[in-house]
Amino acid sequence: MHDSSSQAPVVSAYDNSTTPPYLQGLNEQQRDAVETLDGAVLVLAGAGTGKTRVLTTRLAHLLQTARAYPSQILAVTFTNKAAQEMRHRVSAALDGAPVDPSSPSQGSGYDVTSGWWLGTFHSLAARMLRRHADLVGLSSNFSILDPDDQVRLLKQIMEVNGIDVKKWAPKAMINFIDRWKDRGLTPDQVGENEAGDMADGKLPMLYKIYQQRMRAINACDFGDLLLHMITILKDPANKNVLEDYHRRFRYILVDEYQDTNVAQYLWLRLLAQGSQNICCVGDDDQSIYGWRGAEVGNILKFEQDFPGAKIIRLEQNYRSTNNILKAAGAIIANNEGRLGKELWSEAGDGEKITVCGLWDGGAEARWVGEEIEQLQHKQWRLNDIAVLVRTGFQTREFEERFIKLGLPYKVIGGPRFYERMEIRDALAYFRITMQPNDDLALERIINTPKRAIGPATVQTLYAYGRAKGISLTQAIMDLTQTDELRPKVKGTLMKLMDDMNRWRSLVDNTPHPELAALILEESGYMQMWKENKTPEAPGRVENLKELVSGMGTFESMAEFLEHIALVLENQDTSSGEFISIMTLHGAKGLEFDAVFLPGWEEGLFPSQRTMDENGVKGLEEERRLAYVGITRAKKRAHISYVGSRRMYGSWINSVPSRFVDELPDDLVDASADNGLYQSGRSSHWDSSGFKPAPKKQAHDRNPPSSKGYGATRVKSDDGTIFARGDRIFHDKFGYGEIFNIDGHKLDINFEHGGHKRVMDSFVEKG
DNA sequence: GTACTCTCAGTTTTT
DNA sequence: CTGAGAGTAC
Repeated sequence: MHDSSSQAPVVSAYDNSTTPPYLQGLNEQQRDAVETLDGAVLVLAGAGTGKTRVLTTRLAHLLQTARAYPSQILAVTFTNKAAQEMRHRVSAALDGAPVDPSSPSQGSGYDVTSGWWLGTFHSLAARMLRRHADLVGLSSNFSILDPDDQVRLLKQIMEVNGIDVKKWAPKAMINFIDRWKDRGLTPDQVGENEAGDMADGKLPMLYKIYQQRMRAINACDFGDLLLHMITILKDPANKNVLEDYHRRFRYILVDEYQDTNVAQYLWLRLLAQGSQNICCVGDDDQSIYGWRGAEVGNILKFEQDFPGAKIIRLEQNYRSTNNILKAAGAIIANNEGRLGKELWSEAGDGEKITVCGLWDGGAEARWVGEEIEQLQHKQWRLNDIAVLVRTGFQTREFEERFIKLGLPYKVIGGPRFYERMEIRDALAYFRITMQPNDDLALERIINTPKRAIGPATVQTLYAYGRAKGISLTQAIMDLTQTDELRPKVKGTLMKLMDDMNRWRSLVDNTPHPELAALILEESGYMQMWKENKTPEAPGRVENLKELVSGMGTFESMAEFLEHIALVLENQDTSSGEFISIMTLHGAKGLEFDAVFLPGWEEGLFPSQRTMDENGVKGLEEERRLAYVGITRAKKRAHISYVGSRRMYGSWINSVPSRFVDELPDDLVDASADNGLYQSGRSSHWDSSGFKPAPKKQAHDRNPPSSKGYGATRVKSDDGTIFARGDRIFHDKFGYGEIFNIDGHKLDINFEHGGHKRVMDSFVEKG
């Protein structure tokens, strides 16, 4: 970790008489933000005001004026995509060439590869942690657990500690632990009663055990990458480490500052204490990751943390027409406690926002499809069109419709390549090869392909390992020396261990793609899929081959695994023209000529769950999400909602989102609305007599099944018979109507407050 | 230990 | 409606 940082480059005189090409075309505020190099700078920038440009130009400027070497600048983004775009833009700026993010490698003379501390919070923290892993009891080749591993590990721990995993879903529990990590809290900083009765009040204890176990298997989860680094940098015993980074990083740049959580904030603050040269760019109105621990407060505290900080506002929008900006502004104006910005544009008024109410999800997809076909006739490009949904499941109806119409589309941010079963299995083989203590990897593949090692054997091994505080691999090594295991099992395990040791011995002197292929062959894993007769098997074999061949672009197996865990995005193989379908969260930072915003219904958007769990705060975050959605549009925004939507296989009636109400009338074109918009606004809804999805339809599409699922009636324990359509009374939610029955669970439409699923024992006929 | 059947809970949003 | 997990039968 010693580089030339102590011999910093001499600051060269910057000639003000000629403006270098990369600074041309910036407005006054942008230029101020780029050229204020020393001290703390907070750039409050609304949507479409060119904040990424500011950040990258600033980076280029630092290099051009020889203030710092690339290795002396810490540039942090939230997504790999943003990091990559920043790389491209910096090299383009340095060339003085026009910035074209769509062409991946501008012939730049600048080597934009390693040596740069430019990346996501996680990848940068991981890179740091590898150098100091020993300070938190890990070795530098630690594995990075994916969310699925996390859950499996915690579940094991819960079961051992006698906690009912049915009552307390491990997934929800790990979520809680993640939030602690987001707040920078290690187990000893979490109070005994911090989580209420979660996991029978034992969640803090489980957190402690979870962390111990991770150390035993030499692994980290995502949250640990930052948490461990904070622990290290905060510890006075490691003063030299912190000082080294202070010397190293002369300038710190942070994108999307409004989305930093406490851990990220603490990490940044520790590092920035050195030079105090930190520039953060953010928009409080676009803070949409509160559920992931993001604290808008970080942006508000900036001036306190860095006294004398300069605040620069960017309000000129270069993306959208004024109608779009006004509509977004009208919605966001309903939030309290904003820093306050008013966006304006020179792009003229443009078209109005269209609002359209439709019968059900299918009709909505049909409508969007037709609109897109019309745009196509007007020579719009599909690449300039996006459908932005609130939740993942909404994508399906659009996919089906677009397939039918033959419209090319792509779901951005859907299931990732490396989340597929065969890829995860293969990675588990690689992981266990590189890191023998990676229990979760070993557990995943110990009986895949089938080796007659069942859960019973694995339990025995785990029990032994836990008792001794050692990993599975070590437990197997121990137990195969004794007679505790049945001879057949023992033999199998010894063979497996031998294989793995042989693979490990090859790591250093075999090209890693070759080694990977060898592991997949010798383990029998590849064979397993080749012999498999199911229709998806050939695809899986293909994926595995692709995985192996794709490894060549990485320097080593270790580097490959790191990228898989932290960097690799869905493979962007498809090119050409396509419509983008994605969630609103996934759309942040992007822009499209035309944006479709379906599903603006109470309960779905704003999400009922967010409102239940976080009240007004949650609602305001949803509203910011609406703001993000609308401001993605350059020319056209199409909002739609439906009267009836299918969820969990049954029909849910809905009313238009309150956000529809918040749109000013004069900005809205409701002519495509089929008359529903006027009657559809929620203030008119109840009296309008609009009846979404007749019950008959719900029955027809959901025929009673002989298995009792989706039945039309059920006999409750006290003898009451409930049937579909019955009016019921619930102590808490009041009166409602049964629209579906699933065993003893009733799906109810309540007169006040949407739909809920309740047990029949909690309601009475009314 | 495996293959089949049945029950049940779940859909936010992601590095 | 789906997918995971438990339970049952071999």
